[in-house]
Order: sequence, then structure tokens, then C-alpha cells
Amino acid sequence: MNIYDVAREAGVSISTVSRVLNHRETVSAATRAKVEAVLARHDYAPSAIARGMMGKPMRMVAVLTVDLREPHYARTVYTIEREFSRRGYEVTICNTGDSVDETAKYLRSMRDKQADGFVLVGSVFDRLGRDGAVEPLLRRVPVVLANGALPLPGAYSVLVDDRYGVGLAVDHLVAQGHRDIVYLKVLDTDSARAKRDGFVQAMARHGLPCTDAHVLEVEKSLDGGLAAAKTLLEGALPFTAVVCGEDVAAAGALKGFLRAGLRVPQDVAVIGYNNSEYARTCEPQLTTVDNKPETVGMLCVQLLAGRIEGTGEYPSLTIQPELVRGGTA
Amino acid sequence: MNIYDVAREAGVSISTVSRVLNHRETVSAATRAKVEAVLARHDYAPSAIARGMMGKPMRMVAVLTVDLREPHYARTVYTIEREFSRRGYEVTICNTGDSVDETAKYLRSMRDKQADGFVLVGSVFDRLGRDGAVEPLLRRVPVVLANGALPLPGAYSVLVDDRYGVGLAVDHLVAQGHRDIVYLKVLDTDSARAKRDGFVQAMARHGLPCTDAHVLEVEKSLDGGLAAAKTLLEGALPFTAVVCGEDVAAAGALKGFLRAGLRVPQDVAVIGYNNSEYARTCEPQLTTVDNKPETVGMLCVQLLAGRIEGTGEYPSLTIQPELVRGGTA
DNA sequence: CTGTTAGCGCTTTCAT
DNA sequence: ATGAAAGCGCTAACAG
Repeated sequence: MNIYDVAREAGVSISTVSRVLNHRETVSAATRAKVEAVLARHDYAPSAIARGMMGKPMRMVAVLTVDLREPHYARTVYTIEREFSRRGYEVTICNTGDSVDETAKYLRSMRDKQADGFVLVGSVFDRLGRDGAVEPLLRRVPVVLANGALPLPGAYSVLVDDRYGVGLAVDHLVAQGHRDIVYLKVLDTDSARAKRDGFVQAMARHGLPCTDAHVLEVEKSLDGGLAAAKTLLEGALPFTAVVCGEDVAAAGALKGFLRAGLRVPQDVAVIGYNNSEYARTCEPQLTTVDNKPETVGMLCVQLLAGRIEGTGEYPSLTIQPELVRGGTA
Repeated sequence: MNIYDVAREAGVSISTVSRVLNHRETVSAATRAKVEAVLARHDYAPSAIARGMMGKPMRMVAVLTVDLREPHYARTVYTIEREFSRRGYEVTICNTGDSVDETAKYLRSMRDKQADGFVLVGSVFDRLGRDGAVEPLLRRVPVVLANGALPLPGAYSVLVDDRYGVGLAVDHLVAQGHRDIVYLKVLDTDSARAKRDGFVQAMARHGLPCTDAHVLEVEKSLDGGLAAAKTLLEGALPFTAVVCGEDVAAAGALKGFLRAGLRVPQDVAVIGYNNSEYARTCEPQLTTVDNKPETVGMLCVQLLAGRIEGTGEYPSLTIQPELVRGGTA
């Protein structure tokens, strides 16, 4: 069933049907009623593809992420989808995997399908800016990055001040009398480095010892944290508290300390990052930093919708995380 | 830059360009080289939209899910995306939310965009069959459901034998000498009911007491499990073990027992379901049932790709879950 | 082997 | 207020 069929059945021309479809006011009430009756009878929906061929905006955005299984990304993406959907956009979510090529593939295909904008979720996308093949794809379409930045004219960002976030964790520990604090660094994205810097700076601010040995690189997993706990317990470095860049690894470290018979937080305090369900699953519940993926998602939508619709011209934004007290620090 | 521009620049007709683009063999090597040079020079990519207008298969599938934040769905969807992507398909993921209308909206839009097939992840989609508006959308496109079923001719399923899975949990507990076992039922999907039935049947098989009081309905959250533990501890029903339909709630129950000073598994055993990261986060690690979302995802892809490409004609499949021993039972 | 031409289903001037 | 006709960028007969 296409626009010609509708026109024939309603006894009008296709232009008239098109006018009705697009809510143009230049159609007589009688004609409009006739056409709408046919439309309804057949539950007709115009072909999005044919519309796309006319270069019309599709009221569609694409959200790209590296790994949907990561709960923090999932929460961000979910919020973005719900909010754009509420605003009448269609949202397609792409899982790009870790490769720039695949990301480019998805970006290109979405651009070809006339996506009105992109949201890139995760600081892993930062490196896209360095890739010559990707840049032209992003030039003509508005782009917003959640927790990342891209040195391109049309690319805006919603950032979380992770440096500040880890600072909060250190401040809290210091307020409780801790002096020997260790940081577990997870991954090596911009965000991970910002967190590490936040740790180093906070320690300096408090005049506390912070050598290279105070920062451990750990894998992003329970086992990564578990291994870190083991390393620390066997090592010579004195410590009474651990801050970790990701809840999962913090949960692993907590596990390691508990298994070694330490009491948490009395013998050692632990603070995670993300305020995830992992943090709440731990017993005692993990003290953690809330970096508010839902807020980030909402702001991404506001920014991107504003640019697409040509309304509000927001700049990039940075939000402040908050400490959430559990029972581990 | 379109096919006409390329044709002009290469000094050939658009058909020739189209032939090169589609790897037809009926082009002389010289012409082909000329055209490919132009293609490469401009990094030309044909418009997917225009191709779509010709009704060509787009080598695109859509994966729908109700809530991406649910880790079990996320794992399934992730696997499906990676595998289809590896096979050269483009995958668009849709988060439909809980409403049939929105699901219909996404299905329609994907059908309009010539999606070659659908994967519906989650037993929540079962009710789509009952909706007259959705059925026609699913009729002409191959559909595979992960962990769900639809009474439609073209709709195939990959199911997990959840009844059997919960049976495994009960068998394990009975082997350890437990007789008073309680089941925590989460949600009310087909899958949730199958699990509950599996519990009731296993209890009957072992000749153990199983009244209505032995099945508690709990919310799908840590707090749901926590509340259930409280109810059980305050109630009169004797119990030495708890089986729960979802790891999250099982983790909550475990938390509740530990906080009440019970030793797990000595005083009370706990078994969850999903073999999720939640289960591993618990200390002791939760004994749980692995329902293998990655396997389910892979099989979905095999089924759907088989139907789309007209190769293998697989029937619906059911896989068997496995018990994964942690430290709680 | 290559070019010409007729659509695909829609929107959009331009007439009437 | 309505209709006729020209595309949008591509593929697929059909000719040569």
C-alpha cells in the first residue's frame, strides 16, 4: 500500500494525500476527512525510506557505545533512548566494539540513513578525533559525547569531573584520619587518567605520601581487584585505605580483604566509583562516587535536541559527581 | 557525491558504476579500474536509502529488548550484535520500554527500513502475539525470540529450559540434605512461571513439602530479596534453603541472612539464577544457575541468518542450563 | 561489455 | 484548494 493506492481509493491526487500526511493547512476539511478515512482504514504508514530520499530529516538519532554490557554505559544509553523517544525521536543504538573501523562503519551507515545526530557514549571515543577517516563523517552532523571530548567544531560534550570525584573520595578518607591511601587505576582512557590525576592532586593537597607505588594498574574485573588486594597485602607499602576507579574492581578488592580476614572499614577502607549495582551488592555496601549517568544522558539529549532543532545553543557541560556513603569507608 | 558524479568523472555510464559497486563480473578490467579509482578518490559510498528504495535486502537486522540495563539482556544482545556484525550484517538495537505501542513503533520503522529480520530478546515479548496491531508487522519478516515464543508461522525461538534449571538447583540442595526449601519468584513472565513450576515439580519429585507458602513473590531488586529474607526470618515456615529466580534478588536475600547473623551456607543455603556478575560479586560467591545468554545469542543468530539467507532450516531450540557452584550452597 | 531508460514512494514546485 | 510532473540516488531490464 503506497501513496498512489491511497490517492486512488480516496479519489484525489497523490499531492493531496501527501499534504494530509504532512499536516499542511491547504486542504479542505472535506477532502482531508476523505483521505484520512482511507489512511485509517488501511493503517497506512508512509515509507520512511522514500521520505529519506527527499533528504528530509528523519527525526532519528544514533547512540553509539563500545560495550553495552558495561552497566554504566547501559544506564547512560538507556536514559538517552527513553528521553529521545519521549521527544518523538527514533533511536537506534549501535554496539561498535573496540575497533575504529567498525565505529566508522556504523557512523557512515547512520549518516547515510540521514540520522539527525549522534551521541557517543564512553571516553573511548576520544581517539576518533585522531582518525582521519572518521572526521568527515562527523563534520556535518551534530555530535554529543557523553563523558568524552572530540576536537571538532560540531562536537559538544557532557563531561563528568572525575578528577573532582576521586578528590571527594580522598577528602572523605582523610577526614576519617586515613593517611596511607592507595589508588587502583582501571583502564587507560582519558577518564581513567583524570581520576588518577584527581587522586595524585588530592594527596598532594593534603600533604600525604603519593609515590608511583601508590597507584596500581588493575584489570577491570572482580579478579583484577582481587589480585590487587593480594598484591597490597603481600607488599611492603603501608596502607589503610583504597580508592578504586571502578566499582567492579573495588568489589573485587573488598572481597580480597574480607577473605584475608581483614575487617572493612576498621582495618582497611574501600571506596569505589560509579555508584553501580555492584556497589550495592557488596556486603557491606561499597562507599562509592556517583557519576550520575542518568543526568549525563538527560543533558546529552538536551544538547543534541537543541542543536538538531536549532533551539537552545548550549555549550559543553561538566557535572560534579557526589560521594555516596556505604559501609566500607 | 552520487553515482552520476562518479560516472561523469570516470567517463562511463551510471550502470557501469552500479555494476562495479555491486561486484558484477560483466565489466572489463580496464573500466573497472577507472571507476574504482574515482570511487576511492572520493571515498564514495552509495546511499543506503536509495538502495532501500529498490526493495533490496539491506543486510540489516534489528534486535529489540525491553530494558538494556538488565545485564542478562545486555549479554544476550551484545553477543547477537557481535556475531551478526562478524557476518557482515548491520545491527540496530532498540530499547522498546515496556509498552506494546512503542514496540510496534520500532517494529514498523525497522520493517520500513527493510530490516531483514528481527530478534526479540526477553520473554516479555510473548504478549505481542496477542496484539492484533503487531502481528501483521511480524508476518513477512523472519523473527527469532530469545527466551520467548510467539504463535506465528515465521517466528522461531531459542528457549532455555528454566523449569529444568530450577530443578537442578533443588536437586543440588536435596543432595546436600535440605528438605525445607523456599522459592522466591521474581516477576511474572512465562519464564518466571516456568521456573516456579520447575520448583514445585522438583519438590514433588523428591516428596518434599511445597505449599503456597513455599513460594514467595519478590521484587526484582536487592531490596526485594532483602525484604524476602526478613519475611522468612520473621515467619513460622521452617526453611534451610532458598532458591531465587534472579541473582539480584538472591543477592539481596543473602545480604539479609548475613545481616541477621546467619552463616551461609551452614545455617541457610542460597541459590540464584543467571550466573551473573552479581553472583560473583557476592561474598561468598552465589551458587547459581547458568542460563547461558551467550549461547542463546549465538543460536539466535544462526537461526535468523539461516532463515534470511535461505540456508539451513533450523527448528526452534531449547538449551539446558547448568548449575554453577559458588559458596552459598 | 556498456549505455539507456523506467521505475521504487515520496515531496515539492508550478500550474490551474 | 487541487493536480501534474519533476526529481531524490539507485538497480535492473532491455538494447545495442
